[in-house]
Amino acid sequence: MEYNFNDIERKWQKYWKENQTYRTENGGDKPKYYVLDMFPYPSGAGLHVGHPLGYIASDIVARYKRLKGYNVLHPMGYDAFGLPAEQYAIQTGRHPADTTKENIARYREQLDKIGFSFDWSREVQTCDPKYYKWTQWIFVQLFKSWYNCKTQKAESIDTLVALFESEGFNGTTHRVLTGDIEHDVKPFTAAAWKNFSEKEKSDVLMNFRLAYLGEAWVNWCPALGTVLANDEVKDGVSERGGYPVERKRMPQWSMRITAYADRLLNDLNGLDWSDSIKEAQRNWIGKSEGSSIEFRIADSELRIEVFTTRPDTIFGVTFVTLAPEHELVDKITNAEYKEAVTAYVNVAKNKSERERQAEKKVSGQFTGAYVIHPFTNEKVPVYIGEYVLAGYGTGAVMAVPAHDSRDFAFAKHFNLGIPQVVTAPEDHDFSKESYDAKEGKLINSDFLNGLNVKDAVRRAIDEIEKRGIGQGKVNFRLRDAAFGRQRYWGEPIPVYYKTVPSSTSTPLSLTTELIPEVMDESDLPLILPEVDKFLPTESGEPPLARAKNWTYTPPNERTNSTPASPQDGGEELKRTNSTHASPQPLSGGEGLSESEEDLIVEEAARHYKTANKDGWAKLKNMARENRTKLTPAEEVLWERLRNNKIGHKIRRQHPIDFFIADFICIRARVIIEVDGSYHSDADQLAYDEHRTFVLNEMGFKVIRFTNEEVLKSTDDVVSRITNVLDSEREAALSFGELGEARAAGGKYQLETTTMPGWAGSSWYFLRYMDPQNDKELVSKEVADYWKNIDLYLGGAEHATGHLLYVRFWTKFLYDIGKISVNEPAQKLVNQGMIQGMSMIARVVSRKLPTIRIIPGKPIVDPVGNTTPTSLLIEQEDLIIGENFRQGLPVERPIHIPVEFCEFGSGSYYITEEGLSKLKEKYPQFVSFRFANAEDISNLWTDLFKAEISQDVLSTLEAIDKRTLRSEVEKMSKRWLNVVNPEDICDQYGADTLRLYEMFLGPLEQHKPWSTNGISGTHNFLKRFFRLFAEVSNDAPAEAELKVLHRTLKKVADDIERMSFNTCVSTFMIAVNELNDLKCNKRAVLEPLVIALSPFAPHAAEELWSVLGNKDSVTKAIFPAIDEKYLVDNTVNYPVQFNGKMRFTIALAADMKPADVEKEVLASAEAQKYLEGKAPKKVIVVPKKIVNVVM
RNA sequence: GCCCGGAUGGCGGAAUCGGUAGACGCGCUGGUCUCAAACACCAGUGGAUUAACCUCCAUGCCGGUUCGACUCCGGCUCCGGGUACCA
Repeated sequence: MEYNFNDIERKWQKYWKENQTYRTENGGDKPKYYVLDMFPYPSGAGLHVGHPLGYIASDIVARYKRLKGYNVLHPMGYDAFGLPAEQYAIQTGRHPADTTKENIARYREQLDKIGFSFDWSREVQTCDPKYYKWTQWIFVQLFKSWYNCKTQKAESIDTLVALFESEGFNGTTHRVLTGDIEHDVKPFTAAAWKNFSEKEKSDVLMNFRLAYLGEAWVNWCPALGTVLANDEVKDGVSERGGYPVERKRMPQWSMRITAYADRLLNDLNGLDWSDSIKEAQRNWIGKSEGSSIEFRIADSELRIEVFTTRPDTIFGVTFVTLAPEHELVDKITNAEYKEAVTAYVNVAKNKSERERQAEKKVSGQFTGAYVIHPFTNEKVPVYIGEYVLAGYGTGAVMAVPAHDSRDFAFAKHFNLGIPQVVTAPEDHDFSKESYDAKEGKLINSDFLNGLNVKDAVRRAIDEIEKRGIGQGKVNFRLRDAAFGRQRYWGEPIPVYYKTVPSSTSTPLSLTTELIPEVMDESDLPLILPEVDKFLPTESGEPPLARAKNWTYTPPNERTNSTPASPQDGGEELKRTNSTHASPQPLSGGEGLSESEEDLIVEEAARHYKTANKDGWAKLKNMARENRTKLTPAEEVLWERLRNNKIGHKIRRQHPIDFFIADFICIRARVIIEVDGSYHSDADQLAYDEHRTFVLNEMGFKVIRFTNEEVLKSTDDVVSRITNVLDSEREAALSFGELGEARAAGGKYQLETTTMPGWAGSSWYFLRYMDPQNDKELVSKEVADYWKNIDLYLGGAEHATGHLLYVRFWTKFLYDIGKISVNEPAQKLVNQGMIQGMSMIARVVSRKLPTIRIIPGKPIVDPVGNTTPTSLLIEQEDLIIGENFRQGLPVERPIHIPVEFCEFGSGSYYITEEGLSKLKEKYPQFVSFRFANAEDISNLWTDLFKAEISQDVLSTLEAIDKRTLRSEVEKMSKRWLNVVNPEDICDQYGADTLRLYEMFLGPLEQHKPWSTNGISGTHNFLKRFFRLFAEVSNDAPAEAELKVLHRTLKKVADDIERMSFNTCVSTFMIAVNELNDLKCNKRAVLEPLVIALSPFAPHAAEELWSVLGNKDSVTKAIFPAIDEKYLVDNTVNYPVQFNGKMRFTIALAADMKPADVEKEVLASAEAQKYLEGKAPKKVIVVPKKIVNVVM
């Protein structure tokens, strides 16, 4: 049998789609199994070969579990908000909604080609208002909640208010968690609380809310008017544009994840996650117990509070170091040091946190100030140093150089004392390094002398508390999560700022004060507004500040004349000539209006030139004629659907684009086709497929029934149609309609920052359970059925980000009773990253004497100014080749897109032709060319200030300029090293891709992508098909059954332990062996097809039907394994002498160890190695090995 | 810097609990088929030594535990990921 993968794959993908093979119901008798892939972000680069690795693995598990009788939930969707789309929007002016929609369509197309068993009816997109309504809803709940440390759970803020009203707040009974730099809320009485102004109450409660407006350190770039990620800062300037960046404290919406620190830490123990991930989370949470200690500043009332995990070493303190941003720096610095301190602060301020931590060079600056040691009363100098981070602990450390390596380096550098206070091993040299271990006895430490470290810590805290200079404290490295972004493309934060008359008149707010409030739940979602540019405003406010009428009136303050919504009224910005995330609904009236017709024609014309006004008129006439001659089936159906009988307006024989739909509900955008028998014809099938594709593109859903179905089970057909229409009615709501549905607008300013990328992905696993629910984020009943994820698959790069946030939100939703699980995923597996091979050219840039203008695409600078149609080239970039080893001036490595590079005779290179193609696609490379003799001679002259000799020149010229260096890196658009899986599908088929990606190696391991060896998996499929040439119904031989059952056993075991590469090997071995046995028995092949179906579903479906099965192989049952074929009655014992394998000997499996020893020693082979001597000892491990010790 | 991983033939990898290191696939070599090529099929393939058998060496490096170590322990080297606003 020949293996025509193209035909087979197309055929079965279509079959699955039409039969909704992978649709999953909530509930039923089967046990549930929820297998989820981490949310993909639909990047513009499309899916690369790394993405499917995890999806294939999870798909195999999903399919396998189905065969094992589980009800499997295996959904997919998109984490669609994010920076890249916004960046692209800034550069091109295209709306992120449009590009995101395109990217999603592209992803879907790519995903469909690989044959995944996702239930697409459950797809979610985080940028869809119907989805982010609930993200915002969760935010509102977080805002309205506080964390009660006594009950260890989130409670309504009302219970806290009640507490304040009855007993006030004494400052210590509740641990106040503020995150970032901790500060305490001052105690107040119940009476005082009642007298607080509204603003004061709001401020106090802000210290307790789980979503709160606080302050946080950020990388602020004034020129770009935005906050940058550490990633986007290089050497103190923005990566994009090279503008200065500084650390700045800014008001920020934050999430009090620190409240959950203990639970996030403790609950890790019950999870079936890899130890490394759990360890990473533990380290990230970074719970450390220690003490706060106050140091009084000499000749001042000011105090520095430090946090230390080693209060026992207090007598070893020789200096105190503050973070350069510390608020006291200005106040305590002596006039003498002002200049130096300011200079140092400015340098440190311009570095990102990561750069500062990675800095190996010790740096710091004395402030001229001293603190008084609380126990010895000695003066201790105060320094600032960039190794102290403002965001951790209190932003100040007491330095004990003898027992902390960073303090030690600092003390060495500044020549400060290093007194030892803990005993160390004798050979420890305190002039070379500190002794950091928490072992030893305290010395030189007054009342702590003689105690071991552990006891000394306790004793020191006691003493510190007794003297009132500090207290025992638990510190977490975990910081509260910044939740506001100065960006456009994210969920709007549903907060408005209520204005109230000022209670105290301060110079800044003379008449009014702002109180942040959350919107009423009934007004959600707050739709992302249209803006004219996706950039900050001129005054540096986030992009949403550009939205017209970005205001809100809460329900209780509304009057009838209040405008309905921010998107309402004459000021509304309407997006034209672009497609919305959800399609615009057409009006439901009889016949189409002129403008609706225009819309359809216009939409169709974008795809197909055949659609025009004339064609439309003809089509309408044809359709009208058709209505008079309906087929019997159509007639029957029409009687059931007409006149709004099923609650939806249906038309029959209605023209859409250049097709005529049998039945259509325009409002829900659903087309119902009733197919005659000729629809099984191949040409007709192809036409139908094309037609469905076009209609899908236009936003219509197409459902099909055969004449037979309609006539025989009309009730069933009608109810299926009704179901589809009911669910699509919701989906057809557009941006605008949702905006109207929410009565709002007017009185108060809305928040202008948006939520971060992780917001939508922190709860999506719940939405998949109940994706259409418009009453709540998930119904309790459904959530209780699916509980949590049984297998969660994703990259290890999410170890501390996403996985902590999703655990946090899950715990919160559990606390407020929305769900009954405490953790999102019971089992987690991290797939390794498929890395890309980056191509790097060595380039020397030279300024051109005159500016060259090259026609090309417009360029946009980082602040959004466009230079139209041409590129101004001020410099030339000469590619000098990897082998040109002379150090050259201003040489830099440049990434070249991998698709233009070639491999040959041991190295990667780019040809002239490749380079010119590259320039066409990527205008940033227009200034690149290969260096020639003249260039080399010029470079030489520049570098050595001497003429190049003819000999050297010809040597250098002979070197291949085209050679590139390769480097293994994360596959990413940024490194231009992305490989597309579709190319593989076209060449070898999806099943080969699936097998190959699994065959590459263990799932968890990182590996660079290479197609070497893909032919092996492809050949395997071909060989497998060949076994089915003539299938016989004869009873199989024992040997054949042995092959079968061993294969089944190994494959089942290996799937369970997620070892898919060995599964593929096992199948290969099976095929090789069956080939040798010339086996063509159905009884062997049929079970094998089932076992292979999770891996190569298209091929398996095809062979399954070839074997005469009518239903899909996905409905089969995984074959039972017969143990009797797994046992061997002889064992081939390897015999070792002194641990070295010498020979093997075949013995009965049930032979006793003593007999095995006897047999082995008696063997002729053994005599040779024994050389007549008696062995010292013989170790026999039954059924494993024999080791003779001489 | 800190945290988490990884390293086995020419290449991807196997060895699941400390028990025959190199399964399976690629590549390469030789052969069969063919006018020839492709496909397919058969055989070989870690290194050194050897005519062959034998023997020795080999799982990044150094050391340890053990009858026996790719696997466990201690110390390094190099590579990858994360490092809080990339997702």
